[in-house]
Amino acid sequence: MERTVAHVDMDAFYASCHIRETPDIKGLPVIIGGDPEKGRGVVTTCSYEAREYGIHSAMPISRAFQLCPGGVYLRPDFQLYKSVSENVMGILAQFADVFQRAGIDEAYLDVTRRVTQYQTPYHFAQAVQHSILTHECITCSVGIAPSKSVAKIASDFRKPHGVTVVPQEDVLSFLRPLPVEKISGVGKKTRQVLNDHGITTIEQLEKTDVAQLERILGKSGSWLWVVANAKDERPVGYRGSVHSMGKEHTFAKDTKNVQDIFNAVEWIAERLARRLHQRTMEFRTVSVKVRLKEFRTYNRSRTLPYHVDGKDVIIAVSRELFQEFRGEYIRLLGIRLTNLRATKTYQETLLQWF
DNA sequence: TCTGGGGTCCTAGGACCC
DNA sequence: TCTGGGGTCCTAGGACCC
Repeated sequence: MERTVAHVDMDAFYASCHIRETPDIKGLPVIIGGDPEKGRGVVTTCSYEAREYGIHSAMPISRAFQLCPGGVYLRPDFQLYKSVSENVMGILAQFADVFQRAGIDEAYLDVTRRVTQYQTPYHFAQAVQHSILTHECITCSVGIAPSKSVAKIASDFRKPHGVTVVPQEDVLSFLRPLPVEKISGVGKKTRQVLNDHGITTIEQLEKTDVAQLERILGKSGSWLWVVANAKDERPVGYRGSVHSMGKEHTFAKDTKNVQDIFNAVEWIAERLARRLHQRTMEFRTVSVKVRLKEFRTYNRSRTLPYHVDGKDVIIAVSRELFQEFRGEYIRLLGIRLTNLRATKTYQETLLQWF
């Protein structure tokens, strides 16, 4: 059964949210991230004007500042992004037969039936863009294709504010010339491994033996073959519940001060316990993350015999796990809770009895 | 250049059980 | 003394995405 899937991706979402709130910075290079004066941060997002200076996400903020000292540097405001995102998702959901949020600023829409109400898929995409722009003052790019993976590549094809429609009969010719890293899931390392085997384009991926790809990249190798051969049939749908929650903190200056470290542990544990409580969840595993002076990173974890919640357990277990790193200069410290499950309420427990 | 913070998923080895 | 095969759980690390 042939499907029509749309992938909708907001353009420079965080930057667009700020520009919408403060219209006089429109047209300027806007950079969201850490404080450039204090260093130790990276660029989270930047406007397209900032990209012309060579600035991009994940670049150290200090480097961005060198490239564009006159830019507008702003701290992230997640409350703002969350509220704009909720509005945007609400609008998008109305355009879909089946809707799947895929992050704060993107979504997949199965529009197989819905799209037939429009003259062409292109008109449908324009209607989506128009609705988001008029209601939320944010531009987005849309990709339309027979599968999620191709729709995602397509939405990125003409950014910003672009529409790319890839009909079934054009999928292979659309994919073939593209470099492998256009596939979501292929980052620096995977690209290098593929390149080392002489594979640089999706066409080469398509024509390589699956077993060969599986040998060099494991499960993800065979997945890449599936994408390259246009055989991705994953349905658009809801994702499962949360599997982990964590919080980490990078110190302004590396520290080995026990008090500083314990304060940070307590602060993080408090916030995690609160989030856990808000979602009425409990955990069984505590993992601690430590990054030392030279960026060497370690994880230590402990699984408890049963599910628990509350900040005191988080603190007690974390402190023990951190013991190993006593006396080291610590750059970053984090705690993550996994093995989560919804807390059984008293009511439910009672019901089980009857 | 000097590297944030929120996540997901996969791999591999070891312990343990049958 | 030399010793299988399968399954599950836990731990640590790493790649990747937004």
